[in-house]
Amino acid sequence: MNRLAESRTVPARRRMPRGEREERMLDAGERLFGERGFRAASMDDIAGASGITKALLYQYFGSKEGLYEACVERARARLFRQLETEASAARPGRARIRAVVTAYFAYLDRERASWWLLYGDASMSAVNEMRRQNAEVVSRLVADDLKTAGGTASRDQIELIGNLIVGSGEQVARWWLEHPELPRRRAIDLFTAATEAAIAGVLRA
Amino acid sequence: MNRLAESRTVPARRRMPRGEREERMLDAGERLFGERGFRAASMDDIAGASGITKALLYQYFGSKEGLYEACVERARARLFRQLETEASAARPGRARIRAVVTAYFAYLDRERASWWLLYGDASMSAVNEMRRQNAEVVSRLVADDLKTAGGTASRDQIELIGNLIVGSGEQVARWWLEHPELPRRRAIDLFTAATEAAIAGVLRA
Amino acid sequence: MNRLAESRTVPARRRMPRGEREERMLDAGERLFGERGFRAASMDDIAGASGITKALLYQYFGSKEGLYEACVERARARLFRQLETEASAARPGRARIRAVVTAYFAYLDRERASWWLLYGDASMSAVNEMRRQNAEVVSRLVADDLKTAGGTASRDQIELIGNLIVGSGEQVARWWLEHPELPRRRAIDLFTAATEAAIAGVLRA
Amino acid sequence: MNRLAESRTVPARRRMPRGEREERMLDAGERLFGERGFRAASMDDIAGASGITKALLYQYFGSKEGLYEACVERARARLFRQLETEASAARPGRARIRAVVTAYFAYLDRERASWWLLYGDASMSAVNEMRRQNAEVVSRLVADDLKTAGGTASRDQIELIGNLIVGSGEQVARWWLEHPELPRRRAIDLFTAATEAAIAGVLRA
DNA sequence: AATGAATGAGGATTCATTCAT
DNA sequence: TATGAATGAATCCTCATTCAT
Repeated sequence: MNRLAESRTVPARRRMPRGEREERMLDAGERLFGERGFRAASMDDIAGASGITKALLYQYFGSKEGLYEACVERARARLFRQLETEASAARPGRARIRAVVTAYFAYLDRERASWWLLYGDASMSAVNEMRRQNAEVVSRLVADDLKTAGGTASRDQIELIGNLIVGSGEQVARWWLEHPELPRRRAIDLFTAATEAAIAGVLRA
Repeated sequence: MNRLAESRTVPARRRMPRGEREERMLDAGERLFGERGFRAASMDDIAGASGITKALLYQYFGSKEGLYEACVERARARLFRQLETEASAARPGRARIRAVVTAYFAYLDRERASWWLLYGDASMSAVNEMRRQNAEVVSRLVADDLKTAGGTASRDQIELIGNLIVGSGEQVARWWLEHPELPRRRAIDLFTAATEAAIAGVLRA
Repeated sequence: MNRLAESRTVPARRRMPRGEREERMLDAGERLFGERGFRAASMDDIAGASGITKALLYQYFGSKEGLYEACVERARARLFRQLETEASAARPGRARIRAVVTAYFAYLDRERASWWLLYGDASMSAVNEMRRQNAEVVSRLVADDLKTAGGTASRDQIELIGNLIVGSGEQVARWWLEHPELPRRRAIDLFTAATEAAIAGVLRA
Repeated sequence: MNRLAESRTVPARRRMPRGEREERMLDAGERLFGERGFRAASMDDIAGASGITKALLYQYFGSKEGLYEACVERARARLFRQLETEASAARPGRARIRAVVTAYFAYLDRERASWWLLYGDASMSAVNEMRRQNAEVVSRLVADDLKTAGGTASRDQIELIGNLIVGSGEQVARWWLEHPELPRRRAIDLFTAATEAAIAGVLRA
């Protein structure tokens, strides 16, 4: 209604192609959910911020949770698209790990808000679901790499590695985002070393 | 609607030593927060479940968040008391890591509900605060161990290790709790190997 | 959520003679209003079920109430057309009463849904209006019959009889529809006897 | 008798014995539901009219429907208490029928608003439920009377009579309330005659 | 210390209805 | 004529929190 007239970039009334409107709503959702968390961000605010009415938000996303999930999914996809691009561009093994880690930290630096959207509200089942998906993607990357290198591993080993990397990445990110004094370069080096070693350690076990 | 649903362990009215009352409230809080998450558990429900009135809940804990934090803190302390006991009983190095990991998985097995309390509602700052504390404790353990072994490491290395272990432990727990087919023994072996290797990897970097 | 749930009898797009379109809308309205009642049936649902757009519904009927009234009127006319046909085919007096009652119960049996449409939402003024109309029609029938028989009666007597029959018919229908174990034949006998006696009773008073 | 907004007899804040508060809420509910119907009367309005907050309304009655049902039930009980009092005071047979009918019309005259509450919103299942209850009560009265007189009747006959009387009473009331020119006395005579005859008619069938 | 009555504020969701095309 | 995007305005309900007793 009132608070945070905010960006509302354009009066933008009436007739906007569906796709574009949707992007606007997701932008607003991502911003507000990221800034305030799920429960503190009201549909009213999000509607206001995207310059439309609440009713339209419901017409598009069905419910607050629906909108939240759509926001999370879009942000997650954005991140992983980048990670996978880097992964496939790099040579297997150490170089690839480093490339992915580098891309991850770059993302953290660039899109703090989105990252908080992703990991801010763990109470939402959407977030745990996302963690699982992320772990799967990472597991697949690791498995591919291993295959290329001619090695083998059990399903358990691969899955544990995927989850381990996702979990450590989450918490290390949380820590690093609050310790900007540590140069990104150094953080990448350390995390890469840890990840590489952990993978090797698990494969040996 | 929910008029005193729940189990209300005991009729329990009037004149109960302060400590015991408090425990009751925390028990109920831990159970309901763990089962439903912060926002879905209402003070009404918790009051009902502990057999006392809401007003008293407020007298003891000041606010819903206060109660939540007290619940988290008690559960966290319980976990870390165990971890530290195991840590100090074991010999430094590999054996100690294994001992702590073992204790952690035992806790997971034993107190699933409490674990969800701890990690269910990441939106609460209390949870991130707890993650930080956990990382500190783990960092300290690692540092002690390193000192005993005569090694050295930068503050960054140590802190990153702490956070990495805490984060991977969280997500691996999430994964393992949903894959009961993996024997605990095996999970411990893998996670220990990963942790040990990761530490070594970081220290080399 | 409910994206065009319902059966949507036909895809039916564009260019359909006005009359037919209108029938479709009324069919959908009658079904949904009958099933869910006025307030629970949304224009969205009705539009979806008739395979056309809400906007068109408004173009034809002006408002939700307008649509509702049109539905009620069509169903009411259908019922009374039948009753009047039977009435005029039968000989005056007892035989005619029996004929009308028989037709009424047959209708109940055949079109339960429509009956609920008619009497489901008494809060709508349309329903009370319909009750009044029905009472008038019945009063007229009674008056005609009386004239044929050479009797006389005051306006009050006639009107009271009309309303009495309509009211008892409504509630007896409600009761009978939930007691299918009572043979229709028997219900007709009893209701005919009651009606006949009541008329006579009033005329004597 | 009642209307003219805001009786709100007392600012009445804080601490009122439960029973009394409840009566006030029911008074307001009865008035507003009666005047505007179920859907048009908002909980906000009812709360305002009874000088309390919506939340308290919910604490007492659980939902809008809950409140409505409580209102209907109280009004219904009031009416039938009177009818039964009259019934048991009168001698069986014709005199008793007349006594009950007289009491009914007196009630109509006295409490128009309540009567509309009772029969205004037939879409509410509470109203059909009430109709059924009323029919049961009337059936019982008729059965008692018959027993006293030494007669017999089938269950179907008795139930049909009960429903018939209730239904005709409802619609005749609707009609009479809009035709104040008909003296109550005369209305009572006619309706009594009709009822008496209808009962006899059914019993003969 | 303990209670139960009472509140204020806000939030999600739904709907009838209307334009721009 | 027919559509689908868009709206504004209610409405129900929940909840944390506080007083009077």
